[in-house]
Amino acid sequence: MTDHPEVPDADAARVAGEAAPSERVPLDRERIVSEALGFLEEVGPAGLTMRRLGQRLGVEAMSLYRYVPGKEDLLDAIVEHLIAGMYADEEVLDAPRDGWQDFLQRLAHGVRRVALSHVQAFPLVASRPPEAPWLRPPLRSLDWVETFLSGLVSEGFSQAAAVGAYRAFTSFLLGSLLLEVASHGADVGPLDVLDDGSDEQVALEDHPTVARMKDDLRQDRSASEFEEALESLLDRIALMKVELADDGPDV
Amino acid sequence: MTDHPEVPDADAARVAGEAAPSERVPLDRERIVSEALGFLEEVGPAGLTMRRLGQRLGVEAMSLYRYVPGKEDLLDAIVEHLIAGMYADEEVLDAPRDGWQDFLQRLAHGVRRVALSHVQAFPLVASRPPEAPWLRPPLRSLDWVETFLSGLVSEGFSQAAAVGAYRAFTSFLLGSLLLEVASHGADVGPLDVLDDGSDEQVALEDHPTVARMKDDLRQDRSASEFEEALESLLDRIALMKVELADDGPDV
DNA sequence: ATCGAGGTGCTTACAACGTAAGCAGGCCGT
DNA sequence: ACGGCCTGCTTACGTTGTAAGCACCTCGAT
Repeated sequence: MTDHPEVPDADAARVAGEAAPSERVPLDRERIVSEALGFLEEVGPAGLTMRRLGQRLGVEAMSLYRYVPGKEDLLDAIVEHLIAGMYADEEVLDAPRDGWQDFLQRLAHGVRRVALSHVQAFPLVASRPPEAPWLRPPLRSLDWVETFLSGLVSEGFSQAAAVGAYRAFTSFLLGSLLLEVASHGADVGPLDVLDDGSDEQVALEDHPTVARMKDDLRQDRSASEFEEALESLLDRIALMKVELADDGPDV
Repeated sequence: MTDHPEVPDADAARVAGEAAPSERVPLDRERIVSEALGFLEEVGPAGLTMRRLGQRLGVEAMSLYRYVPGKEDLLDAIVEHLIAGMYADEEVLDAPRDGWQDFLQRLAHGVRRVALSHVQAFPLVASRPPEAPWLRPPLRSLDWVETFLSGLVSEGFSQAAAVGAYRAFTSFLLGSLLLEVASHGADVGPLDVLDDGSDEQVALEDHPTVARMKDDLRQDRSASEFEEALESLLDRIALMKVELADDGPDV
């Protein structure tokens, strides 16, 4: 076994003075999860193994099992951590302030920021089975669903309209962001070298239209595409609000 | 080693008469891929291993490697198989016949049928890295992109409008269908017993709105939801067609 | 000071996985 | 009859997730 060059020698540290407690942090669950998220982002899903994660934390793999029941649960915890991290985003509101459109805009962009800053981890949000079947990724935590629904209700949405909006909103976000994140090279496997744009010579002889439009297809229009689709979605939700009203017309 | 109860005994078959050649099919790539797809559908993604797939085909795991370079490639092949299977769907057209709206409607429903009949495999369509970064799931084969784009162009779409429609269409399909498929219990892991609706007692005390709307949330509105969102998408695409026209107004 | 107790991390071990390498036996044209 | 392919099998290696038990460190109670 090669000697670990940076294993914290507690004795030496103690001798050198008790001023080195920063290395001594005793490995709690929160630290494991957030380190796992960072690691996942570096090495991709296939590169995240319990052994390597342990190594990264200066610890043997089995030690992690003291705080995490298993790898599956770790992945779930990562997803939860990711979505919960959105609470720290101060652009995102807890409740509508300047109308529900603004509320949803901020929420959508908050999720998008999370997705774009965790390109490797975000697909997990979609692929992990949710806590309950009616909790839809990416807004798959009870807290956010509560925020979403009560926010809309407070803006005059009927129950049916709020639920409809939740459904439309989630499927829009999931589709858009998965595709955007995928185009940014998500899932590029373990430690693969990604040969950016090199052997991109797919056979286009039998696909004249694709060949002709390839430049257009290759363009990155993610931002405006997201914006326009979101705008149109909000229009559709506004319609749902009116059509599914249970007490009266729009405000 | 336990005796395999149904391993084809060629000798016995030969003795019994040469009428048993149906068991003797010599394992080509196509058979492997389509059997893998069926197997995946039965046991879920974690249950699909090379060894078990071999067993299922009455063959040792390593024999598969004569026809498939590795497991990753197998998964890619499954995805390709899945999407290619849509060519057999006679509801789906090769080119518009009754207008582009009808064309896209049929295409969308074709993809939806594929997704719903392969609940376990469909998420792979999203998670496998596509052949080129501008090929977007679920329409991620060159053939289908060509069909899509040339179809729209033949209906008077400008290049920009066709590409925009492709983007909007794919992200709509991906989001909707992933969520629908997930709610049908996709990804339920290896051979897990899925305790349908039993311990669905998530803690709702702190989430009054969710609690109040739970019945609504639980309802399966997939079909009409899909329909309405698709309708609204087609409206949006119609707008794109006009706004991004390069030669003149709509027909 | 001593001592048990509990918590933290390490060691060892095992079954299952993907897959590299080479082997055995049937098929063929010669 | 025979030498080469083609197919599938056997064996083997390294890696994974994780069960079981051990060693040590830290404490409050005696």
